[in-house]
Amino acid sequence: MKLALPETEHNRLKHALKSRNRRPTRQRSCVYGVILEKRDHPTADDIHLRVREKLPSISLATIYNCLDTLVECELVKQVHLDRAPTRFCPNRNPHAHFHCRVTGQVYDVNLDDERLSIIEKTLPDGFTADTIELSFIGQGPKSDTIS
Amino acid sequence: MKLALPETEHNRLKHALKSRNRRPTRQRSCVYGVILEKRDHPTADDIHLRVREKLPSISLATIYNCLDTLVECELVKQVHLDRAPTRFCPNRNPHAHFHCRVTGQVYDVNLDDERLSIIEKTLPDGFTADTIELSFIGQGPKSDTIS
DNA sequence: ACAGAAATTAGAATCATTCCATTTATTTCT
DNA sequence: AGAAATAAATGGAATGATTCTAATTTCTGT
Repeated sequence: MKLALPETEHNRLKHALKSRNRRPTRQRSCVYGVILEKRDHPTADDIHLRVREKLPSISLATIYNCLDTLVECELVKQVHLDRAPTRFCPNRNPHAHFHCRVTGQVYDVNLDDERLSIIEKTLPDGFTADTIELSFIGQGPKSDTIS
Repeated sequence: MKLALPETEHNRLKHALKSRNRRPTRQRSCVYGVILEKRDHPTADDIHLRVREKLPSISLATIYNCLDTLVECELVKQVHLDRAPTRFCPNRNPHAHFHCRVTGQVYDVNLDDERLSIIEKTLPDGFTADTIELSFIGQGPKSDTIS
């Protein structure tokens, strides 16, 4: 159980925060670390439990605050699936999500540039999107690896 | 302010309900009518207010029950945008949604078969989706008509 | 080290949605 | 048609994720 973030991610976080005049704190770093460590799309509550192992007194409100900041810094994305609690994802490439009805598991699905641009062209004139959310709901493979 | 549903929709509802052994009720018909009448992606609460004009004593719980039934019957779709209240949409063709940050308005965006199949092919082997949700967030046109 | 600003904290508040127990409406059976 | 059985509607309480608030602690620049 390491407390520190790997060098690259540590720098990424530091720079992202500085560029928005936000301060680096142990809590933010630790929340980011937990999200990077196990990429299973945890909820705020999951993250709270995991971060507590390192910072036992951290509050849930702080988890939410940190997550807001990380999202603002574009280091983390929110994933909204029906009415379930928001999940968080450190994958910064364009990607979609697949939600398995059977296991509840959420997978990242890579979106290549070509498909992305085809999807973007769906929009009629006059509409400009800065965010695209694509999710699939259905049945995943037995194994939980994604090719 | 009409109480009755147009003939076609009335039949659609009746058959959809019957095929799932659900009973036709005034409340269900009225909720469906309201959703068809003003296709502005209302929330359960919006729908409650509108239906009350016709059935003043209907409760919010019933609105939720009716909506569940209509969704189950595939007459209505739920639209989930970030953490905002669920919105409802009677468009039964494949389509995406555009959410304008400025006005808060939600638009339907038609999805042609070709694009749909390209999007479906994004999924790796072993994954089968029965539902696809695509939404765009950004800035809409000044006018609120969609070509 | 100090002042001022920003972040964290615990707990209360919010609000969409769901649950529950009761009443009412619809269907089925005779 | 009338009675029994079943499904739906109702109002209010409960839930649960998220946000807010006011007080305390931690950073950062000087």
